[in-house]
Amino acid sequence: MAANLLNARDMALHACLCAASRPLSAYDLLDARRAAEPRIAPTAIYRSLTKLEKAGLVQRVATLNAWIARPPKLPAEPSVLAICDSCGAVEQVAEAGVIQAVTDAVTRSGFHPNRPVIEVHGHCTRCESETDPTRSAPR
Amino acid sequence: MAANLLNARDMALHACLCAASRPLSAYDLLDARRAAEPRIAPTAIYRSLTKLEKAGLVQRVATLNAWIARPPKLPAEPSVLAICDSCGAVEQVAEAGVIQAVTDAVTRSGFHPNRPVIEVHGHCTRCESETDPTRSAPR
DNA sequence: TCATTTGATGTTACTCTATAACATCTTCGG
DNA sequence: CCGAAGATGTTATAGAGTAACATCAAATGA
Repeated sequence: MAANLLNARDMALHACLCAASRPLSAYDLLDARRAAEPRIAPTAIYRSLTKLEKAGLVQRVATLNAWIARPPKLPAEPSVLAICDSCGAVEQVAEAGVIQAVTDAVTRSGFHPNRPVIEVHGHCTRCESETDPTRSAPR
Repeated sequence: MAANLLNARDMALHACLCAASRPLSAYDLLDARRAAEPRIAPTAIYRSLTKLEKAGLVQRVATLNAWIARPPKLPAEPSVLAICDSCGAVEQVAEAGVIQAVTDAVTRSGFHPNRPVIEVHGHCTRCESETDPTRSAPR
């Protein structure tokens, strides 16, 4: 049945995200792919991203409406994202203990957790040392 | 200078959010206010929400693109949100220790945290016991 | 072989979220 | 009164995501 295997386009989008130093929006990816596929539409991008997400190769950044590639080292599990509001870089922090602490906390109040989203905005080491107050923090 | 005091419209939006059992989008609020202010525009809603957010009276739910009122008891600090993907209800869990654990984790990797966003999707006690698998989890 | 089914992909159009840009009004200090 | 500065109104548009339906391609079975 051909199954849900990744095709050339999926891999191309993943490569774009891997090459980027910052999260890319679905429309950034759309623009990037137009060179090779002039008629590609948003729907196709989102379908690829959904596939890649299920495969654990990409992760959505909820607070940026954007997408990042996941380091192949990390397991296909949620990770804590540290998002620099100056340079836009996102670091994926593998802190299983912290994620466990979060799900434990909501479980304690009777909730049944399923999908934790943990994103911390701030400044990365380099930007913090530069202390550039001209940029403002996005949503 | 009139300052950044809350006006009648701000309070009306806050009241809408307090009365709602689920997060409301900016456009839900727009529709709700149109009865009283037929010509109100999205810009005005977002300006009010920004003011209310600064005042600690409302909080944005990043994974839902929606807004909730903050319980007056909680300090004007970030809270952990437990979001039920069945009924849509959002519980604000006051777990300062967990938030501290998250910021500590990213600090350990050299990051300078500023604004943590912690949202856990899953099912509330009631919906979990009903176990309704017909609904699917939104983004 | 050919029809049928089924899932993937293409295509169009749209909804929803959010903000830019500029006009107008208001308030206050002089 | 006059002008500056902030708040608010208004218009238009950008950006994110999806619904609905057409089309295609591979597998299956008569």
